[in-house]
Amino acid sequence: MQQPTIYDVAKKAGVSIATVSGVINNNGKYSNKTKEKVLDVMEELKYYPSSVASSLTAKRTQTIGLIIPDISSPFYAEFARSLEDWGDEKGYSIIICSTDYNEKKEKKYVSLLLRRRVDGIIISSGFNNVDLIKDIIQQEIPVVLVAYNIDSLQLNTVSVDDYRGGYQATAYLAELGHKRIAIITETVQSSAERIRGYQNALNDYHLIYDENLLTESRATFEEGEIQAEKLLNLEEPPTAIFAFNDILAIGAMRAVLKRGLKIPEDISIVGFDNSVLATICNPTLTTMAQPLNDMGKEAIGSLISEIEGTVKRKQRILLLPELVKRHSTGPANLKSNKREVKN
Amino acid sequence: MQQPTIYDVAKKAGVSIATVSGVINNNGKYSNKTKEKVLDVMEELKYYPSSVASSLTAKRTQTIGLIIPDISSPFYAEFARSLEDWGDEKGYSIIICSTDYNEKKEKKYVSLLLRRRVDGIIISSGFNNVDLIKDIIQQEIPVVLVAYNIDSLQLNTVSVDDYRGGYQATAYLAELGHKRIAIITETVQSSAERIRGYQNALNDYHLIYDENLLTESRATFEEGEIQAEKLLNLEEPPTAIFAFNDILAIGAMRAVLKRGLKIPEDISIVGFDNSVLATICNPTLTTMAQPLNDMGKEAIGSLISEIEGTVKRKQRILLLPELVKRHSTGPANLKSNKREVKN
DNA sequence: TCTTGAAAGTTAAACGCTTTACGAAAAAAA
DNA sequence: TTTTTTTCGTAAAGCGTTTAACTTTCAAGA
Repeated sequence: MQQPTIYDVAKKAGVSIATVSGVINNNGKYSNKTKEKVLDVMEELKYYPSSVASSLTAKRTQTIGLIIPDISSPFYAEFARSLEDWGDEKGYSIIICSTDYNEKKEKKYVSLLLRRRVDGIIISSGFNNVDLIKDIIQQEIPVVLVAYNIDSLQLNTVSVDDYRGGYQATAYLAELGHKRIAIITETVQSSAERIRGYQNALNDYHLIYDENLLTESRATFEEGEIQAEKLLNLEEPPTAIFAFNDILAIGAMRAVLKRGLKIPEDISIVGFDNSVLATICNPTLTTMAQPLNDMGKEAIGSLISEIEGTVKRKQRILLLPELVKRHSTGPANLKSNKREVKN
Repeated sequence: MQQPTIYDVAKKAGVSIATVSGVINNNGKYSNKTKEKVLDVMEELKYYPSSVASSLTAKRTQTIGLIIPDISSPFYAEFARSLEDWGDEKGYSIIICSTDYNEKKEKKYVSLLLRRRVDGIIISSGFNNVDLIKDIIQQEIPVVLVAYNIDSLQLNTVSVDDYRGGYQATAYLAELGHKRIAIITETVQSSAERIRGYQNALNDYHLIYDENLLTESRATFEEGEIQAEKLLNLEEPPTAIFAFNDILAIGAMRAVLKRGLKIPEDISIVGFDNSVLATICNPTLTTMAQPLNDMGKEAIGSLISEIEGTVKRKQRILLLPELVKRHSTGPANLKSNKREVKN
């Protein structure tokens, strides 16, 4: 026999399929005797109820789509893991879609998830095509944005306080005596707030804001390295580099070490994310930790409350990043600051 | 209106639902005029065919289950990404299940995948409960094992040649002049063959096999560190450590560096996997690369050919690992070899 | 002119569940 | 005993597709 169906169970147990269904879903009103009988037969037949059939009637697939740039990147992998765990706890499975920042893939995957009738979709920063999100909303599929915000759309959102992240990292470097603090920003949305935090921190510590110290790049080791090289080649190079994610920070480290400079004696480096990479590199990386596990929990919670309609108002959840001090930062080496800072 | 169905499309296009279905799936025999009309209406209504409904009739979900220890671990994340890409190319989505080596989770997830009627399941090493695999087979769901073999079961398999991996890494160290080469094995199946390779290489290079140099542990940084410490505390410590995955290798590095020893001057270290970690740590890690992308491709290919019944015989695919030389290995420092080797 | 066959569609059943409305039997109340 | 509840179940419709079998139309061949 092929996979047994509810009919096989019903027949063998001598009851109707409604009864079997009722027992499976524990919809009260069946005698213990019947329940046991049914359960026994299910066991005996190795019957696994088909969730595709039940999804069809229940109009719920208990599945969530996750759209991220790349599951193989440690930060996203850790986030996905958190979602998997929290989702599982609530009875949801996750389908992961890696877009590589590519609009074609975005489109393909959105369409896929819609056809699969996922109950909700979690989209992280790095997603480009806003119109696709509108398509999702039009189909009345709940969406939660993570580390990502779209002003024109009213959506549930979970993010880290990027402004504070930018501010804290910068302030920390300033307190270590660094006067020329460079940043390597990422070409994603969260960068803007981090830059604002950076600028305000500079201001509060009476440091000048020098546009030459601001670079932007895609999140790869190579790009981080290239950008750091540019910074080091400046007439007045920075003594500290704040990279907007750990990958870029590690790329920057490479550039610094390649020149024979020491970290943190000559150059301090701060990353962002606190992915596993930060603990592996040498020296270990001081970085702004994103509370990934909490983000996962909130994202799932937010999404499910929208799916189940328990909360009507959209919510913006803002979590606090935290500075994790490791060995890539230290007091500024003042000798190398050729010129003094105005103000 | 809620999500439009095939009826809505049919009605608006003035055709039967069978026609709409036919056009969607490109089942010949419809005039261009009709096709266009239907396509237009689909577009206009933003109609996304429900794959849950079609799965019910077609008895295919176009979904593959992946069971691994932990998606947040770089090696598995990279592998999952490869599967995602190859699967997508063939029209399959992946549901990832992280078991944490925990039999309860294994059971839960197997049951989940069976209920979801996935078309096939890919199971990696680190899976413990063989009986569960039998349950899967009994349901006639194709299974492919990756880096994992179960003698009692005749299954499709994709692995790396662990024997050669163990041999090559050891031989490389031996050629660098190391006499006392320790190994930190992992508590998974693939270890056995790697150990055999290690032993044979020792033999071929006329080195003694010392049981004290063989340790075993779970794959965490901490465990790697602990095991390496033990090795370094030996009366005759090794001059080279070959760890059976990059995580363990990096843990070992920590222990070595913590003692003030230098890598590779005092101790050489070789890992296994060639995950992203190997390029991040400092010094960068010499490691046996597993051809993850090929493994993903072969696993998907093997699984799909079984799903579609194109290939009847089970196949064992064996891929070759490759030594990637980086900066964690160097010539043996002979001074530190107190005692000479017999033979 | 009549027959055949291909082309273009349609009808209706099936897929494996959930759920609503309803019925019979048993228990409780009168 | 009769009536009313409660308990335990069942029948049947519906979810949105696919598909096998069938019908209609029309051009071509005999």
